[in-house]
Amino acid sequence: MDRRVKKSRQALFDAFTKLMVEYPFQKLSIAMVTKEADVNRGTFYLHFKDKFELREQCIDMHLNQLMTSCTGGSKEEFTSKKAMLTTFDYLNANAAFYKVMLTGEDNTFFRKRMEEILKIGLSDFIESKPINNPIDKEIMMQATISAGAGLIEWWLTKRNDLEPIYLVDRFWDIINVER
Amino acid sequence: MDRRVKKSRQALFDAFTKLMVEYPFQKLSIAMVTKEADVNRGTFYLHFKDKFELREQCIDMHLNQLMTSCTGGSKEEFTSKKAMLTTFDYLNANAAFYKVMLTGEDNTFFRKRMEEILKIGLSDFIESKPINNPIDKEIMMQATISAGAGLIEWWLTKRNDLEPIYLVDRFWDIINVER
DNA sequence: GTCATTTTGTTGCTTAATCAACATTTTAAA
DNA sequence: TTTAAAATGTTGATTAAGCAACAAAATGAC
Repeated sequence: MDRRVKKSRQALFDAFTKLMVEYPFQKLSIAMVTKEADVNRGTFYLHFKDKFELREQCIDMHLNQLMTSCTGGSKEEFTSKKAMLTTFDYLNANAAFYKVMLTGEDNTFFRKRMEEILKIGLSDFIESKPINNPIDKEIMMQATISAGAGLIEWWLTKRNDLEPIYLVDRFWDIINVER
Repeated sequence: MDRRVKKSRQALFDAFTKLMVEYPFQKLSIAMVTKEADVNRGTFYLHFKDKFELREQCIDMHLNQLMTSCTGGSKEEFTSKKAMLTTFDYLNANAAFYKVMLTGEDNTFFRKRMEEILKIGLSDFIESKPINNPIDKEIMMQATISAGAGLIEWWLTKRNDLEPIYLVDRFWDIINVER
């Protein structure tokens, strides 16, 4: 992909991300976004049909970043506290946007995709657990994912004063209880 | 000026500024700068003849910013601690680059231009002093400028651990002694 | 509801940036 | 010293972005 395309798209995503934290979606105009992004309004239409498509692709971009933070591009996943902290640090750095997405209208899709990504991060970890019964393992998987997702949402929306490392330590203890 | 030109130039200035802190000038290649700036190498030559011209114009850009921080674009100058703090905050934020420029080879031009800019910031302040004798006023002007420039250089090169506000308080006391 | 303003979507033309390639120069290694 | 590698400076073709303008649609004010 030509670097100009990458730059223009990234600038628009960054601008959208910033403005979504400050304004409700319906109050956002394309002119506002392009001005913030410092690109021509015509350029917007070279890449997106309308602001709904921008939103969709911006969410995809963020969730891909979340995915990358979970897998580190090297299939590392959540096999260590350090790996998990990468994800929590990423979420912390983008807390405002994720908070808006999790609390705004139509948050179901976003929440659901987040859980799917967390599942990818956690699946090998749970698989490595010494649980012989497949159904028990499935239950453990679902419980862990839901616990993680719920904890992240609570943290981002209610207690974002807590440091990522603190949260990772607590969550790690919870999922590593021997049973 | 077309925004593309502005963006490309700014990207190159920013890259040069960053790399100058990490490498000596003679070790800097144009390829390194353009890679850091994420612009095509050919683009570099649309704007600059060679890396010497980049350096010259980058220095100009920084000194213009220093000028702006001194005058705030509203002729405010150093008539209050707050105005002076703007400049010191700017210098603090760009300490690494200014340190390189003040300590490297050929630093005379840079130091001289810095003094000229500080003079602009300070001239009205000194003019407002109740000193009737023009020669005394001229001496006060030169002494104050030299004191300020020397203090800034010492701070940036030797004691950049000191907070800008601390330094401004001390300098303000020095230049406001009643005599 | 009407009217004014703002925003959107589009068009045509121009400009700046990108890319690959190449010859030349400079630098580094043997 | 010679050779290889890296960097520079340039070229031509292509692509993406910029800009101004305009018609249509949407929004806000009265």
